[in-house]
Amino acid sequence: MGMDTAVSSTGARARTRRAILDAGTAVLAQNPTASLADVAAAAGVGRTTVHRYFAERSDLVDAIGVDVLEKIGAATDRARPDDGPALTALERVCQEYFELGESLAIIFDESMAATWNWASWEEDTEADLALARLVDRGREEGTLDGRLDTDWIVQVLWSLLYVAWQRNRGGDTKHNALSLCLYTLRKSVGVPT
Amino acid sequence: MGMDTAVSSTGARARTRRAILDAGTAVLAQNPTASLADVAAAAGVGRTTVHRYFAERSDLVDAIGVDVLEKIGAATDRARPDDGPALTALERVCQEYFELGESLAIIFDESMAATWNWASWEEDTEADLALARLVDRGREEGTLDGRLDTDWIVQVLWSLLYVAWQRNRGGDTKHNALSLCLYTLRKSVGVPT
DNA sequence: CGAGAATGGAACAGCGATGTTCTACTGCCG
DNA sequence: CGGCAGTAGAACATCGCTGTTCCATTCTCG
Repeated sequence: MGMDTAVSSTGARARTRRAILDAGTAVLAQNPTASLADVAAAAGVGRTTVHRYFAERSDLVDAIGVDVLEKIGAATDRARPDDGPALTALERVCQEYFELGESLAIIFDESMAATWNWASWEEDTEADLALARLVDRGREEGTLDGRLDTDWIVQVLWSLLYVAWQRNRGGDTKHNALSLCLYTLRKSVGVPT
Repeated sequence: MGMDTAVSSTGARARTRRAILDAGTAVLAQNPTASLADVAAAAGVGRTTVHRYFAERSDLVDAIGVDVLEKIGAATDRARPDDGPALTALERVCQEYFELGESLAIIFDESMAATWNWASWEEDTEADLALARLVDRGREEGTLDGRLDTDWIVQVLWSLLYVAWQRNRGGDTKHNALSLCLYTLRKSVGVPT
């Protein structure tokens, strides 16, 4: 007993956990009030199995939150926010975030954030800090518009990502949506010519 | 019997209806899953009174949707989308929409839109058409960026409004938030210099 | 094959929201 | 005053989701 703190013996537990986590992300991204039965069905497991991995609904929601945060962290690292011109680095960040797909929609959902009690949310993530650092650098470098404050630029980045993702959902090409997103991002937060 | 199709005799009914509608907009904008008891409390009426005006929850939600759509229509008219340079007109639209306040948040909520069955949503509103017309005109005039298609520009407008409204909620001045919004809007959808 | 892990499904109790009904209370107008 | 519109509140039945327990089945690995 008590062996289930980390990875389990067979690895089957790990796979099931991932399936529930991914299904939960996808389902709750589209409808934050979806029932656990819906999540279970999407994950291809029984409803009791979900409760076996996440005792309460909030446990699942929290786990999804942690999972998404990890994905964002990894994506931020991949984008190497401290390399090269700030605007270029910001575009790399944008591209990496765009690839997160459904996980994006979770972040924008306020009714989800409302049920997030957990500590890791209030305080800034390492990724948040890295992003803020990047934008600050760009404003000092002169490659980002100094008339826009850091928070605003970050929020515009996220909102453009959201719109682009919506467009992708709407049937447009990922490439097309991302192109529009990057182009608009450059124009909006870049230095006015 | 059957006299309640339009405005009631005393006008007290109309006032109560408005109170519920406004409270519903405010409450559901912040938490789409709020109970009708919450709405009733916010409106300062009894829970049964809410049911007297809107038999089912969906009836209230639909009514709020219609109400918001009317507000958007009126705001669009006030902005005179067909007058003057397109970019300037678009800024006027942005200002008018910004004034809608909490009603804005309702529109962006997907879990709310998910429960919207009603016909008026799928088909474009007169305001939608006017806005599309305005953007089209701007792209032909050359005052809006022709590399961005009409839908994208409209969605960017809405998303900037959303970000600005969030900022306003976060304690910033309305004037400040709106300024950033308009400035960014000009840069993103205006012609590249 | 055989033991233990992992799962699915049925069944159940509890809870909160919904929607309905009925009874009083208040205010307004003739 | 007396009647009527509008309302609050209590009480109730119902429903869907939640979380739990139990048992049968399947899977997997030694």
